[in-house]
Amino acid sequence: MKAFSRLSKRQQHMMRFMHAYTQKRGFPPSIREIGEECDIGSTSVVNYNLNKLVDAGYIERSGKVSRGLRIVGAIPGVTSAQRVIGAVGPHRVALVGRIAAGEPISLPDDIGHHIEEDDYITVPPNLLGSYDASETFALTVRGDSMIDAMIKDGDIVILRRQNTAENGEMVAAWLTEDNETTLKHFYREADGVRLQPANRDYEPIYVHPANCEVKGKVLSVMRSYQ
Amino acid sequence: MKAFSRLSKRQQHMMRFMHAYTQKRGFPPSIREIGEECDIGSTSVVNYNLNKLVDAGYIERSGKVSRGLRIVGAIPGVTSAQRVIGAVGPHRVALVGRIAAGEPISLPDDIGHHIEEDDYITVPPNLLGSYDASETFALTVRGDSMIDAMIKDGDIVILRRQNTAENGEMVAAWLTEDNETTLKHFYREADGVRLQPANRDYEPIYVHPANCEVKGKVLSVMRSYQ
DNA sequence: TTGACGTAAAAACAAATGTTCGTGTATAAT
DNA sequence: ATTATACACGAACATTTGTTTTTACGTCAA
Repeated sequence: MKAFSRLSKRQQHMMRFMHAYTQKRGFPPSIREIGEECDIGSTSVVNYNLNKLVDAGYIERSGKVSRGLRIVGAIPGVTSAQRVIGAVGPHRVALVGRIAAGEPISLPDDIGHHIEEDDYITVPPNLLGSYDASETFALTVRGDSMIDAMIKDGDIVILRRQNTAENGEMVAAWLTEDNETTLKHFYREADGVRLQPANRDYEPIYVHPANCEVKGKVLSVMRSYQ
Repeated sequence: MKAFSRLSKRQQHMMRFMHAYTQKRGFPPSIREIGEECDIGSTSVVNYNLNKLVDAGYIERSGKVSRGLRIVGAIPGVTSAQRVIGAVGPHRVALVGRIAAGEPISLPDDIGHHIEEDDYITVPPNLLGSYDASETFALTVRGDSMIDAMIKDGDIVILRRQNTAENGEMVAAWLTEDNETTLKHFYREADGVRLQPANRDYEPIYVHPANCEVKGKVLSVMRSYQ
């Protein structure tokens, strides 16, 4: 992919116009519309530069069909480029609640039902891994009980719903006996379950399997300093 | 908005096809393409039903232009209910390079320039605060000097481009003399600038203001455990 | 029946639109 | 100077494509 700034001024103009037009009208502009906007007198010049943009990897064209182009490259300073229609939008994940010491999270009931629109948070795909947004949920961390896991008050953790975990995975675990939910690395051992803090300065917690209920696997964390 | 089930079978077919086509190709189908797919022999019939769909509030048409239609109504069982066009897409932020939080390594000083397509990352709006995506950039953290600031190796930090900073803010600072960039807490002191790592294992760096160029302020952090 | 109405079909038309070809103009490399 | 390359222009051409017109077939009600 050629850098956007390496494109000619005219080609940059075309890119911005094509994006804005598609955004506004719902379908791409025609060659002549592009030429009119970008002060290009000849359709062949527009066609020439469109092919240049194809070579540069910024658009794709469908030959011989009107308005047969789609934007696949990013335009700096402009929202999402690739395929405006049907674009992979921001994934919405259910923000089911807050996780805090002494307040176990009740996941199965809440998810997919009594969720309000505001209870969704936008999550970039790279934070969801290979999972679909529908099988994940988000929690807002309250308190510093998770500070040993590099997660602090106010952080949002993205998890995948699951009741089991592989050794070494970071999970949200509900300690039924202590009535407390925590984020730890999960290890199933001969004598029970070991919950290992990420920070080696902290000691692991050993619990009986019956006292440890896995709620989900941690996929990612988001934190805003504002 | 007329109920989707109240539309004729043919109109429902048209709606599904128009959506799928637009999704796949990046632009709407022509009247004849719709007719071919929906087994309609005459373009006038397609045109007739398209106008019906306009009346029903499911699509909008732009007269006299090829492929001049856009879907505005929801199709049951299919994605994208809300007005696809004009939807707020994921914000794309330039991922300009890697930054050493421990031993600073050189960072290509091409922030805002020479950005490649692959060097963009999708960032949810809430991590950008009140700033626009165009005035921010992202860095991948290398090293553990910020581990006490809850930032660890591999994290992606989102920064706002700015040349000054308030005391205590976390900034990306360019040490001009060493041609290196580092991620530290910023403190302006009587005898110069102190760049304070959060990790107690690391010593603060004292530099002359002329040798310290602030590149940006840290807005947020993303971390994926996968 | 008769008429109104919604739907469907085919053909013809006019405009929009992508493509191609020949030519011109810089700039840089050889 | 010559060649190569990138970029630009205008005109003609061939389809694509939206629109319109005319005709026809149902259903339903008066």
